[in-house]
Amino acid sequence: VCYPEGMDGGEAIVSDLVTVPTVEVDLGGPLDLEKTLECGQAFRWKRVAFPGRPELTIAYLGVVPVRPEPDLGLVQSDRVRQSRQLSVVVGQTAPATDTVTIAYELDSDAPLSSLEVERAALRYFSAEDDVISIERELSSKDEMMRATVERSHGLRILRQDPWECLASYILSSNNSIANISRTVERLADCFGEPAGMGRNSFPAPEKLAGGDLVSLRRSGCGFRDRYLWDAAQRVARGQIDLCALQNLPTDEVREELMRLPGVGPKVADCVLLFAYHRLEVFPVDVWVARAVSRHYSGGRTVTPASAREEGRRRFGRLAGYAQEYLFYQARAAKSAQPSGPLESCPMVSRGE
DNA sequence: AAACAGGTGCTAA
DNA sequence: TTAGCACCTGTT
Repeated sequence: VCYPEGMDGGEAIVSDLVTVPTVEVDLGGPLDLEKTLECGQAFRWKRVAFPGRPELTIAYLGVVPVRPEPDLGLVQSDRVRQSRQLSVVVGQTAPATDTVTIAYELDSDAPLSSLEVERAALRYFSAEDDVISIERELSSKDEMMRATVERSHGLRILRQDPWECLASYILSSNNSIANISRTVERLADCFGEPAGMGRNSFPAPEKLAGGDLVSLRRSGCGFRDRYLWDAAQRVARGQIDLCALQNLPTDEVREELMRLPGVGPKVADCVLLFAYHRLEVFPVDVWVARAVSRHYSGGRTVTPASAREEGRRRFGRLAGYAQEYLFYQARAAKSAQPSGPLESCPMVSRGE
């Protein structure tokens, strides 16, 4: 039985982990689950605790895409393109190990082999990225980056589902990570399909397109409701083919994405980085803009456009990793401020 | 309770 | 091209 981290005696999420299958996956390089899943690139991971399970000392519950076996010959048009979504618990014994343990629930309707789950994990966690080399190369750029990389050891850029990533980042504009997570979760509860372990898949574009603006607004989309609805509509109608974008050059993918409502330079670059794995892009939000201003522009405030140029110029094909390290460090520094969240320190209010 | 955080779309310089 | 503003939800 597992509990949400920090909630004593909270409601059990996974009632009986003993009976679910597990597979150990070797990524061939370090993965720090906490940094990777809580840095803000993905929105659906929840920390969970399994007392007495050393292989799950650090564990997260989330929903990952599982692609169908390529060699099964299923040519049913849409089936092939659409990946399934599966709830999993991913755990490790200590930060930044090379291997993780994946626990998943068997679905009798559509059983999965442990090999398929392993392949999904290798893909989702970008096992092909040689993070040791990436960290070494970026460390050599300058002293500030060296220290930043050191703090970010084991942070990996994920390979997320393009539609979920696009939709999530449309919601991210002028919004906080906590809000985005809440909204994504409500959308899944409202429009998604059961994915095991009590959680739902991120809703297919057809599902969101078939919904109404009022339910999107109620889910917490805010003024972005019409952006999301419109984007879902265009994806569902095939006016933009997110699978086909996989094979286009980065600039063209960016151009296509930015035709969608609610998708500007930042959101397009995030989708390029976190779904299409274009490691040469450098998404610029306020945090990264501040970091570039402070460290690479002599303290002078830079525009997002020039910060983006500077990032790509300095870090080239690894700009995406450099950006994540800078972002992770900036936010870690922020939450360490005295005004940051101090949950163990109850607020004392006057006049009660 | 009012101030603030956070990208994009739109309009006006 | 770019500066300035509105947009919604939640936290401090």
